[in-house]
Amino acid sequence: MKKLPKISESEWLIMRVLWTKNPLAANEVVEELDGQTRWKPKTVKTLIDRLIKKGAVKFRKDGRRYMYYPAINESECVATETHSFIRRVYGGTVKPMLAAFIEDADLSPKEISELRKILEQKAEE
Amino acid sequence: MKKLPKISESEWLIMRVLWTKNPLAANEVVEELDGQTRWKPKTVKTLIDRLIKKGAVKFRKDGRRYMYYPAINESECVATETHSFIRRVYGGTVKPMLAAFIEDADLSPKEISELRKILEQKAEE
DNA sequence: GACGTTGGATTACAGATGTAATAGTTTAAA
DNA sequence: TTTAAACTATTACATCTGTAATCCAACGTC
Repeated sequence: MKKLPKISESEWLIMRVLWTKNPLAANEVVEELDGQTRWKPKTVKTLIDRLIKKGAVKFRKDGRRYMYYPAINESECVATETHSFIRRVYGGTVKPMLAAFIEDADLSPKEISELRKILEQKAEE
Repeated sequence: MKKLPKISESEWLIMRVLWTKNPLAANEVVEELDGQTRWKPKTVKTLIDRLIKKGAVKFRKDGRRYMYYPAINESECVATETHSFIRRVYGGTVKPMLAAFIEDADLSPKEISELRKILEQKAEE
């Protein structure tokens, strides 16, 4: 399993766009972000460039423009980030946090039963 | 409700020490961190100083040395950081997040059954 | 009283981040 | 064909972060 680059807060927005839909040209990424941020197109381009340098995004040419797509796996990134977050903020003691979230989150019945299934699975291990 | 300063990854370690036990002298913070990091005492001091500048930590004099203690509330910080994390990494969709947390957390059988109970409760509402 | 020790204050310094602007190059339009 | 539009490449620049080191003053020690 290869090492994942560290994605900054702003860069996460770009990655989530590209994970959802790709490949995209730079200006399409800008459009997808419309409403979410007030970044100028140049800012978005800078962020994409940095992600390329980090190896998180790749591109191929389509005529005069570049089409960008993710080079790293979403679930792996999410898992890594989640792990680091838990350690940092909760110091590893997760249960009280989970309890609070379950209480707090606005879960649909379907989601609840899915989560129960996950816990049952865990219980059997 | 006042605005919380942004706490960096390294600074979180300091805050968690001070939330657990305070007030502490700088060298006591260093001792508490023993094993968790390989920071030199000067590094710890720098981090404490920055937290003071950010308004996250205060101190009072005790003879020649300073005793440090948190100036911001732990639960508020944790809640803020958690929300920002969820937005950033999961884009606000809570269920996959909870699933990942459950996967990631090293839950004891007892904790698992407690969480299941909470979910059952939820399911009945 | 000189001297090392302990603790705070100041300074260091490179790399990451947020947030672009400017310069240069194709391309499409007039 | 000159020109404007659309892209990419390069450069900017203040902060924040990680990780300390050096300088200075008070204290306790010989």
